[in-house]
Amino acid sequence: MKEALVESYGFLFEDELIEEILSVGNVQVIEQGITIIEYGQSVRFMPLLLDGAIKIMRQDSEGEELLLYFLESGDTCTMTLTCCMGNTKSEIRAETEKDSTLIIIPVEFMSIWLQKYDGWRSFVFDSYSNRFLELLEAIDSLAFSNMHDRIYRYLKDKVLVTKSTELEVTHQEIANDLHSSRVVISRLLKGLENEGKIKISRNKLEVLDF
DNA sequence: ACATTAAGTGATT
DNA sequence: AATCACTTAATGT
Repeated sequence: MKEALVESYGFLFEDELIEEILSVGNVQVIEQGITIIEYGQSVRFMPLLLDGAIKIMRQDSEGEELLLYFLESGDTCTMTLTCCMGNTKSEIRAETEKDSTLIIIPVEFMSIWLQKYDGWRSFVFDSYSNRFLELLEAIDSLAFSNMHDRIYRYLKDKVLVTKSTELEVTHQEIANDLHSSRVVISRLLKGLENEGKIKISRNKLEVLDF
């Protein structure tokens, strides 16, 4: 397990920090499709993603959801950082996008390590700025792109995150993530297929032009 | 063979 | 781009 931690975080974290994470952290393997953090939940732990991917969703007042971005190995959920520090409730939902390995850290170490390790401090700041950038991208995509481009971006993102060009998704699920309707997605996917960018089959689709 | 669920289509706003 | 109403196709029992 240490190798995975070093591979994902070693470039930032001091050796002592790695050791400390290993001694206080709790490694968990979580299968795909599990909600790790729910709206309104106060988060008492901090997950470091070792392997897999997590999708971060936002929900409006009517319960409609929208995908904000994906987390990959080496990432942590920034919401937990704000939650843990300020003791506020989660504004987002986090769900495993594929089978994932997490290392769970009790919150109290968050602030202790901030003072103790430069690597941890850099990590926290980098996380904030990276997540902020991803949020901007999500806004750009929403505000300035048509659905056609959004879908294509979404699919390419998913390929990166799952490390496979074969995506097991239904049109309905895509519609949910992009906050659109199944019919619209089906039509636009058809368009992408005609452009030769993807190949569609039932419950599955392959991204060709990547 | 039948029911269920995913995906395709035309028309309308 | 969304919604409706309907069809067609694939899959499980």
